[in-house]
Amino acid sequence: MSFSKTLTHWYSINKRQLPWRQTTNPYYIWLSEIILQQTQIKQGLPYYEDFVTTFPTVFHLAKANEAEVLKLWQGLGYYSRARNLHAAAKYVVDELQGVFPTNYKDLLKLKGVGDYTASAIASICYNEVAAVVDGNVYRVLSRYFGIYTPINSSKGAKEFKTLAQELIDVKDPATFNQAVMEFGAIQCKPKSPDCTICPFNNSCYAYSNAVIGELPVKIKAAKVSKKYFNFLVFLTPNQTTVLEQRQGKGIWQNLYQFPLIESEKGLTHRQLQKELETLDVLKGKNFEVSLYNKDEIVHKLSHQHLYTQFWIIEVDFNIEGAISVSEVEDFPVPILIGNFIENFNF
DNA sequence: AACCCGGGGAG
DNA sequence: CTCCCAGGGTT
Repeated sequence: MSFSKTLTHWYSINKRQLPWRQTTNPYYIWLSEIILQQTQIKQGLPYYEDFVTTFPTVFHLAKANEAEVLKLWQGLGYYSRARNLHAAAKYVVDELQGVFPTNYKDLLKLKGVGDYTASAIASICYNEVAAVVDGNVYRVLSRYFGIYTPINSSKGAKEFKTLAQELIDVKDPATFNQAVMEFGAIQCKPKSPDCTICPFNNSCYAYSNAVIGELPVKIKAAKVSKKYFNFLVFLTPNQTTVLEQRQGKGIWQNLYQFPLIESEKGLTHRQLQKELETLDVLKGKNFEVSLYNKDEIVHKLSHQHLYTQFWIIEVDFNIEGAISVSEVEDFPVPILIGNFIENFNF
């Protein structure tokens, strides 16, 4: 039996029922694929439901404000996905009369759609023979064929893409693509897969040679850096506080936050007091500072750990541009801020 | 080719 | 703790 036949047979028996498997409408497939980038199904599923309900068509999505889209995305991470999603929706509506591109090459022109996503949509919606290569595919192929090329190298990317393109069932690329990924997610799991029930256990290189744990090979990432964040939660007499929109290129672009003082190390009450005295809003004014969280809240990202303190600053004057505390929860914020807002009783 | 971008869950 | 996730954009 061929690799493809064994795989798709396994898939026909073991696949999960998921909402985006009930359709080939490119809008829904695209939505699901963007949401599922670097995101597990369990985490992404509720967001998919929310987006489909709130924006039932690409026209609804295109018509929304970016902040609304970011708000719905809040907590999923990699917020450039949400910004690109919105931009691509506007592009499809404004330039393509609301009709999605119908092939790999044109799908690539959408913001946020790269090789993987274009291949997924082209194969699932239009039966184009375009092999997908994601984390699951890397794992399945590296183990089955015994490939030690690092998957996060350009050489590895090419090698696995070529191999997947050779293996794909040209008669049913949609099923093949989804089958490899589902197989990687359910059977050929990253850790301690049950190879005794695997349909490939008589031909898999890694199983035969007892090297499941060594594959796939990945180049180690650099060590995580530490950052120290001090958020300033102002409280004014008229029940307002200050939120700023993050500008520029970095993390959490276009999301909102409390005014931030970044420091080399965790600040003491005294050190923060000194910093505050240099701020224009507080110069020569009365204010009272208290630390909300005694222990630093550590927010862990892939490459940095954010040691965070929230400082409550009560002032006896009103601040221009401040917003009512009752509206705070309407703004899209990083989950680090969102958790604080939820716990803090304004 | 290297680096940046979140957050959650499994083991 | 460490590792992984149905990746893409920018430089």
